[in-house]
Amino acid sequence: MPELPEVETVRRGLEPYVTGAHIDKVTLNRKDLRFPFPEGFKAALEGATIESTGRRAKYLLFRLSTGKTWLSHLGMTGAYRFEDFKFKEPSRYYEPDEDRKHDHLVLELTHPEHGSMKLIYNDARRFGFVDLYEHEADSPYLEGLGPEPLSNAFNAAEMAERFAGKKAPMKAALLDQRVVAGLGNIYVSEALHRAHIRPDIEARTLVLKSGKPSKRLEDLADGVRTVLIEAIDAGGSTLRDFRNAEGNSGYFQHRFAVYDRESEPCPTPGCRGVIKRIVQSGRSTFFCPVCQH
DNA sequence: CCACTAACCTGTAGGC
DNA sequence: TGCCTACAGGTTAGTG
Repeated sequence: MPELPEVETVRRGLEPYVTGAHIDKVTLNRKDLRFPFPEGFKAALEGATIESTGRRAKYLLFRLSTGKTWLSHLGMTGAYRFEDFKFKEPSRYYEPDEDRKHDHLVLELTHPEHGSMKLIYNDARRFGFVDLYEHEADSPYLEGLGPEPLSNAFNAAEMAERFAGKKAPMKAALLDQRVVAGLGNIYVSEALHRAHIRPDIEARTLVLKSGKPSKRLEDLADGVRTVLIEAIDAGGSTLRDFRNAEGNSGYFQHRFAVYDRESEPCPTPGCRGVIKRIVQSGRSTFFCPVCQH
């Protein structure tokens, strides 16, 4: 499910209901997700209040009144949902899932305005995980991440530095979280199509000799930014069963230009190409062999 | 340091 | 209906 736009959609869905909520009780339905729950996780959360939410790359962050930070990664299939929660507007009332066997973490919350509710983490494949820190800066997962693609720290010149000398294909370079933080398999294909760049050329070929960015790298930075912004505006993409915490699905998948569109005509105006699927480092890449070069 | 593969785990879609 | 295979949004450990 979750690349940067989906994680941001989840954060925005949780934010109004968990900010200011007191954590009354935490239940762990197993001892591990991808990794064991950290030592003292339950005890650290119980009795604390969630003061704010955040996101870095694909990591969700919950800052607690105790000063500690709870980090959550959704892996491939992780999802949060609310239960026992009465929305003020009845149309947004969420019917709980019937399949609870992958409910791994349950937080019982009391919110000053919204009352009591449960926040439940469900994750079929258990590639997700949580962690806990005295200070956010202690997180090994956040260390070494590249710039947030929607911040000023991300631009073509900055990418040029990180692409310099890289023989890896563009696809792999953009998936590398140390280069840009938050892109995944879908949005890499989409961003490269927007910039008309083939996914299988070496990353270093877009850097000029002086180390300065080329026009094509400027286009790529634009492609990354615009696709992420549009996807967030659409509430993320829904493949399989992704829902945000309010039970709504995203709509961006209807706007994929190339992802999962093998054999369909290329949507670039005037282009007569047909979308092709190739496999790079074990994962599908979709692109147009005519307008991407 | 770089580049690539296998592995983690479960569910689902498609072929027969 | 059932059985089998391929594949799925991510990251890490291991190899060369």
